[in-house]
Amino acid sequence: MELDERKTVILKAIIKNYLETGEPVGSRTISKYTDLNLSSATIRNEMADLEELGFIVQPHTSAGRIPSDKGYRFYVDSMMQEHEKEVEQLKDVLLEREEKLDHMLKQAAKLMAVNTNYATMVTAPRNSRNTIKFLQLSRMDDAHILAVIVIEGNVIKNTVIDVEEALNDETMLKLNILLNTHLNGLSAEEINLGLISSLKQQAGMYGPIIAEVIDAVAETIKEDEDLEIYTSGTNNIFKYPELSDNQKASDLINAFEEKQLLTQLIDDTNEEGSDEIKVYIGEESPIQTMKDCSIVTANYEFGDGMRGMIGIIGPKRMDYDKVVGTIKTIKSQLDTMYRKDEK
Amino acid sequence: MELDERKTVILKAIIKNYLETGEPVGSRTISKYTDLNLSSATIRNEMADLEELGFIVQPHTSAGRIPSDKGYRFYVDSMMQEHEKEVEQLKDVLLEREEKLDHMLKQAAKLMAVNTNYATMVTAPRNSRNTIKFLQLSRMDDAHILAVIVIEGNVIKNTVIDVEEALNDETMLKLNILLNTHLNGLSAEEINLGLISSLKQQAGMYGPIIAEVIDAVAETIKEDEDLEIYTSGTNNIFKYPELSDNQKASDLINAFEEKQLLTQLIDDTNEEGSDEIKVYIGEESPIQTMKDCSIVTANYEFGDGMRGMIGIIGPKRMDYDKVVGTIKTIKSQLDTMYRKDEK
DNA sequence: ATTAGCACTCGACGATGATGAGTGCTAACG
DNA sequence: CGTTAGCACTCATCATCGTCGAGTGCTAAT
Repeated sequence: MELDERKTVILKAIIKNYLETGEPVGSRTISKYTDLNLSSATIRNEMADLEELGFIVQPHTSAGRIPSDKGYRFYVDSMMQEHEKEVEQLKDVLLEREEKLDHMLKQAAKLMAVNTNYATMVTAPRNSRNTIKFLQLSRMDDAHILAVIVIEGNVIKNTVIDVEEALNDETMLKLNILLNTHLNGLSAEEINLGLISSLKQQAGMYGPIIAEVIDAVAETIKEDEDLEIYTSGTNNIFKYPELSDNQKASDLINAFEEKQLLTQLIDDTNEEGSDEIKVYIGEESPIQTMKDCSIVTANYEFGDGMRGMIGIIGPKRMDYDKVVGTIKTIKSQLDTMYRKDEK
Repeated sequence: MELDERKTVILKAIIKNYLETGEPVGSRTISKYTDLNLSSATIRNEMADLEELGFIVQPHTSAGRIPSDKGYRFYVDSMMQEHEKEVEQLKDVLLEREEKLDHMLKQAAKLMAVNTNYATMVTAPRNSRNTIKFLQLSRMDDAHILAVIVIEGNVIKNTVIDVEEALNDETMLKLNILLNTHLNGLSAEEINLGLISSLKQQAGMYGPIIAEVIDAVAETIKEDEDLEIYTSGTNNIFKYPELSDNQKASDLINAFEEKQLLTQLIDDTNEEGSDEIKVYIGEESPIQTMKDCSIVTANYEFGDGMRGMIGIIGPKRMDYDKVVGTIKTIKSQLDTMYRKDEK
């Protein structure tokens, strides 16, 4: 059996209607809803076919039909090519505030949540090029030294180092030169044991300080391992009855709190490295607890090789059209942010 | 009518039983539950008295009784003096990891959540003494200067400042000296417009840089306004049926996500500045959406005049005993943390 | 190929009644 | 006089049952 023109129209009508109501949709509804001028009986025949083809299912005999995962997939695929919708009003909101990165990302998450009424997430960009850009020790007071480490992409890290006795200016200068000449421009892999012990040796009695600095460097570089994830609109899931029974809601809320669980999503999104928007429907989701949801994700590129992810999570009957539009807008905002920031 | 000895025993028995089961408790249960050897009929008479006194209420005729807010309050008050319970096993867990502050606080929140099965929150310490301890400008590359600001309590802030053209070492040194001699040890209030314009004047053509630094200083000092709040165990609320109907759950989850809402709690806790543990029962809560909950909070002091708050939020029938114990332990851990950190 | 018609299915809903936990009151008891 | 047994009464809960209606599949007519 083929999926001919008419079946396609009917299938889309079924899905669209279901997205709006959340109720199984019957043949009579479609008969009136479309301008095909077909009686409910004809629709019923077609629906039987569509069910056989696996695009729709009946929750129970003598209920209407609801889309299967395959049905949603079909809908999304055909929608994605159809139009390049725009959600203009979002454009400027993000740019208004020239705040620090984390504020901005938090804002982005909230913006998406408000706009779509689904749960959203934004990860901080993680830097793929982890080279040291700048290193500096300063004397804070007699007992403490402040170490500032800047790595590519302007991720900055501070560490306070305790010292036994005050260091004079000359020593500080010496240490600074030592560190910068040897470590500048290096990546995590390039800082090996040989280099470290060589540095310590050259620092003489100040070896322990060097060691602490290098520890801090290591920590800074690996910081993206427990990377920041901002979420928003978590409680939107209560708006969709199919997700808000206690067990499911609890699992979902938990997934959003234990942000580690969301990292699976990130890996999956990053993996293919593509610039496309991804849609996971139901069982396609890499996160087991979200098999009743659909997830839409995209990567953004923050310049300097730093990439992050944005995502929206909602019920399977989400408004794919709007969600994809929103994601696209936010993505392009974040993509261009870096350049604009540099002015 | 008086609250005599026997009534007290019965009241406590009712509350204790209700805390365990979550069900209204009847006279027969109490008759067997206590070792008073009274028949259910007698208990009924006493219960009628207790209801008249306002300690317990009937959800509907011919259901058992449940504690009123006043009843909980009585129970908590009498319990608080009774014993100084200890939760030893928590002691060391926190100290194991010598991580950065935010990790530690996150950990503390999680620890409390796991230990009590309620929702928990921990705020980062906010510094009451906001004086500048250390200031430094460094040249990162030709187009960027890195400003590092340290304020009392070792809160550190970095800002990258764009410059039109490279500054030479001598200029950098001059600016550093200028900033440090004039700003060191000052608080936000003391940095007034006169001082700022005087500084700008002295900096000559580098006035704009000074301006940016001062902006960053301001931002650092006021940073405690949108202060970090760590939460954990949010989804524990699903474990308590009385909180997990959709409307209430949604409101609560929302309160935990929009962390601003929790700040009311902080203000309230800080206000009296006392070192006590506070218990808010039902309507006593400063947060309207939590009027079906109880909240237990305490302040901790992180040295250098920095104080933060920890809190546990659960159903009114929470295990006050355990919660207060847990809070006490975590509080004392955090209180002593600073000193131990200094070694 | 389409449609009208019809018998059939099945969940949702409301009414109904039984069950049982729990109460308040009264009268008897030690 | 405090305590208790007993009893009538209340009320939430739960299962049962019939009704209703949306929706289906099939068949026969167009």
